Amino acid sequence: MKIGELSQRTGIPARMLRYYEEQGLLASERSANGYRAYGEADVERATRARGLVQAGLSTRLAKVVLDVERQCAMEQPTCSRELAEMLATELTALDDRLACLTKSRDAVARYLDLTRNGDLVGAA
Amino acid sequence: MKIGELSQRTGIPARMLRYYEEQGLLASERSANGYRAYGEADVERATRARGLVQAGLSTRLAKVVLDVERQCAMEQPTCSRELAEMLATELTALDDRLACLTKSRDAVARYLDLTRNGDLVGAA
DNA sequence: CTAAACTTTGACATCAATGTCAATGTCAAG
DNA sequence: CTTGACATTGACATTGATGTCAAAGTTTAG
Repeated sequence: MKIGELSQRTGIPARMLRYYEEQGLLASERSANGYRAYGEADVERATRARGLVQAGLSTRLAKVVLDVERQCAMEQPTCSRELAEMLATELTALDDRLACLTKSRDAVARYLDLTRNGDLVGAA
Repeated sequence: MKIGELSQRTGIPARMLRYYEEQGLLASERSANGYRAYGEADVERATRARGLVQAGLSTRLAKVVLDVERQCAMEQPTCSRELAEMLATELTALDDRLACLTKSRDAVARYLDLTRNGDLVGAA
């Protein structure tokens, strides 16, 4: 599919898809005319890239994480001591983020629950 | 305590503490000399503000969330339909973030596990 | 009292993510 | 073939979070 379709299907502006590609978060084939060509899997991949960035990771770090995910699913991971240390550090940062977000999430959920907007049902 | 101490204890630059205050995420008393005066509870509050911002929330949204948390712990929540709808929307956004981060977190953890850096133990 | 360390405000700089626009090329429909 | 929708690249603008610096007052150690 071309970039416009991927954009629509993911809700990510085409501008950002190009940017993520520039930053190495997302790859694309090129058709003969020079247009970017994406596959189905890229919908997921783009969405995850977006998600990580929106979760506060820099594109630089998001790239590392996505690469780790890919490699982890594929082969026996190999990595330098430095990378491992960096990942260990980031892992605790991720855990902090998760703890923080979870707490807020629960608070918001409880709030909405207490505030009893039973009439608000369809609002997701 | 004064801003310097709060800064040291939270690891948040004083600059940011002032900024968070300006954005309404953090309050402070003022001593007679005009210096900001914080209490013990502000260590936690500042840390949470920081956490939310680092988790990708805008200061604007972080403020709302922190206020919700505070109110939720205190009183019977009251809120406008609009706020409730906004919160419901943000709740699903938070859930998305959590899902995304969790997935990455697990992948990184698995990677580190597989990569077997047993010698890396103290690295948190 | 003086010097060093801290605080305040305010201005200005930076960086990353994102928006917007322009000039140009491609493609599909009429 | 022409028009309109879409793509490409590249430049420029904006915004939010953050760093940095300066001028001035405060506090504390000596």
